[in-house]
Amino acid sequence: MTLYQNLNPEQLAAVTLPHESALILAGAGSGKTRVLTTRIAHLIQTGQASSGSLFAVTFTNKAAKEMLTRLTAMLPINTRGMWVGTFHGLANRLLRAHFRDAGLPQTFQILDSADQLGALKRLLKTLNVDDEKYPPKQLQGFINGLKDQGLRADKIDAPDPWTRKMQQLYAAYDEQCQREGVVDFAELLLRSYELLLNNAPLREHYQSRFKHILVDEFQDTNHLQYQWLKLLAGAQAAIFAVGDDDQSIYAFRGARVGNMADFERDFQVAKVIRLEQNYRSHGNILDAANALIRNNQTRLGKNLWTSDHAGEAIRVFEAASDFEEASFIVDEVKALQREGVALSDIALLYRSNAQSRVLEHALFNAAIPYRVYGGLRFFDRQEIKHALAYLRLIGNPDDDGALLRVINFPARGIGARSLEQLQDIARQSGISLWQAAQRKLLSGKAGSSIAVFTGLIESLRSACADLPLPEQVEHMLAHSGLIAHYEKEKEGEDRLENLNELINAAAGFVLEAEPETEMLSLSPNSLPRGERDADSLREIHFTSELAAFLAHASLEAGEHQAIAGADALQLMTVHAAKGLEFHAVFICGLEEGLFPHENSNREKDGLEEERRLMYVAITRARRRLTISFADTRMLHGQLRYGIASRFLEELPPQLLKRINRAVPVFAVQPAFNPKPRETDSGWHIGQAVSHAKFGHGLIIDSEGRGADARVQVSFNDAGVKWLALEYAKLEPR
DNA sequence: TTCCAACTGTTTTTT
DNA sequence: ACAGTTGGAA
Repeated sequence: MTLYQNLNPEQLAAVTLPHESALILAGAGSGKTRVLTTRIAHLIQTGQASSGSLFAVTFTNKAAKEMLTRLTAMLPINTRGMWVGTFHGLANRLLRAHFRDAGLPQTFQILDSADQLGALKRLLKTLNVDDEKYPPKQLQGFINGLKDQGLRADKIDAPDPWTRKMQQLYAAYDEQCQREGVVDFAELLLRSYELLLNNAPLREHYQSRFKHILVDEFQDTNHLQYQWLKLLAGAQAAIFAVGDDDQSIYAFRGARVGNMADFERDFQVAKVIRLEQNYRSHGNILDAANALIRNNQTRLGKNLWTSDHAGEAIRVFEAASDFEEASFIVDEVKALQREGVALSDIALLYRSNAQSRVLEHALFNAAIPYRVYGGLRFFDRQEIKHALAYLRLIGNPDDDGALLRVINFPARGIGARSLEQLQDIARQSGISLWQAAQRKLLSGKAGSSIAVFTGLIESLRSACADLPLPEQVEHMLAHSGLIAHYEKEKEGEDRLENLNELINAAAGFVLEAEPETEMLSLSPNSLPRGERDADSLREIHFTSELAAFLAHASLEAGEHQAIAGADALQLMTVHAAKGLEFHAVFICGLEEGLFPHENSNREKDGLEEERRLMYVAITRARRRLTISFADTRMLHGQLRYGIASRFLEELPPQLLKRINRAVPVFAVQPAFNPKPRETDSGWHIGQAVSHAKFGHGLIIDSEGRGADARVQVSFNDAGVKWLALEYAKLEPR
């Protein structure tokens, strides 16, 4: 049968396992996703499962999407209504369907990390807590760490006064969120876990429904996610878990590899299936990866092999500086291009984002197109955050975080003083800022600017009630003053474009079919349909569509950046590269302190995680792997001397080839390239000029065009200055 | 309210 | 080095 064609014996065994819980230890490049999707197809095709009894969970939206795409290619099934998604996405779905039972408002909103941090800062302020003694970031880590373990504030041991205070703040934060109708990422999971735990009819309903639970990247699950899965799996359910302990690189955010061993025990896994044949890399690359990872003590044990030949040696380059490292990589990339390798099939991997700058600079000067992954995401942009805050207020005016973001943006004369008054009222009466504003209006003491703001939100709210989603967004943008504000701002064009893109995103967003509407009647305290009049039904529809769109914005923040464009070199951190593969891979910055990172030895088993990270990096390469390190590097504005990473020494020397450049080191150009370059204004970089007041100098940079054009001039005596070409009388010399 | 200078904290990151 | 934030002055 075509479904099973080209599967190796282990893959076939995994795909056709009987109905029992199973653990598949799938090495890098061993066809993990293929096994997972073929297993689903197998279950459906043999009649063991209907699409409604399947529950498949991944970590990233990308992986979930990939699974659905492959599945529809294999089987003619309707994936709508199937429970396939990320942990957070599925938890969100559960909570939306049972918001009453979960104790949430229907329009509850999701806080991303930045929103959460903002909420915590606000909390500390209202409680008058010293944020130097209790840093918001630390509090955030404290709370999320505990939630990831399934622990509420009242369930923790606080042996010392400091921890007791943190515990108090945790409780206060949860109260604040509840009051405002918002949940953070960890709360999505914890809340849905508690929902199932405390609501027996609901739990039993889902337990009897989901007979087949499939989990991708199982090594990345945290304690709570595992508990969640255990709760969801009823007596007749089988969990099909796929993972690779050697690729566990998220311990720092709570991932617990120990879940794999617990799973074997808790679910009486009869035998673990190992997928060890690699279909991706040449032999030398695999041998290097295997040799490296053997240095880790805590492993389940696994050795990748390939029937492919050894291939090229792994290239190792020692650079005098980070600049030289970058220029070496540029040369190598050009050579690969000449060999006919597409730029999109070449990856430049680094340990930390800060390293990309030097590389980008060199690539830019060499005119090599490149794309950096993991930069600022679409939904993280300031203007988008502002727009979303208005939308959130339309859905739920009690959302203090959203209100604070836009109450004076664009500026409408509500300063710190009036805000403080509002916050006082809110604190004293335990109400939201929105309610405080209304109370103040009633008492007749509010400034007119506050009336303008509440009036604006009210009018947006009523205007949007009758509009389809994209027009709600459009209306909000036009009437909130956001568009007008960015039209005035001189560099606001990009922002306006992004705001327009938000309308497109809304137009492209289709409300997911609610397969669980019938479940609403299960909850005893849900409102019977008869009690809702037509108006409130319509209202509920518009708010829930909006709420779903906003949830989508929080949960899939990264998806919008993936615009497939022209052929470009791929730059990303090693973390971001997991799951991807390339013809050629460069791993740079292989220095002690950088990779492994110096902070890693502070954490327990930190070094082993760094080694797994290096293992992930190596196994991304299909054919050519180049590793480089630099003797000196600029770090935090200081020159640092480095030595080669211990990981280099853990690679078998016979697999390595030290290479030297054809170009002598002294020929390497420094960062500044003095070659003349035309600016938009007709002046060019490197041009000698003179100025009536500052004397002679050289143009070293330029920006803007037309009336805004400016050039940066390095004067012999007067130093470096930016000059507006419209005013400064520059003379060519 | 707005602007600029001083200060700070810089591992990885998805949701 | 550098970006983001905060505090004080205008």
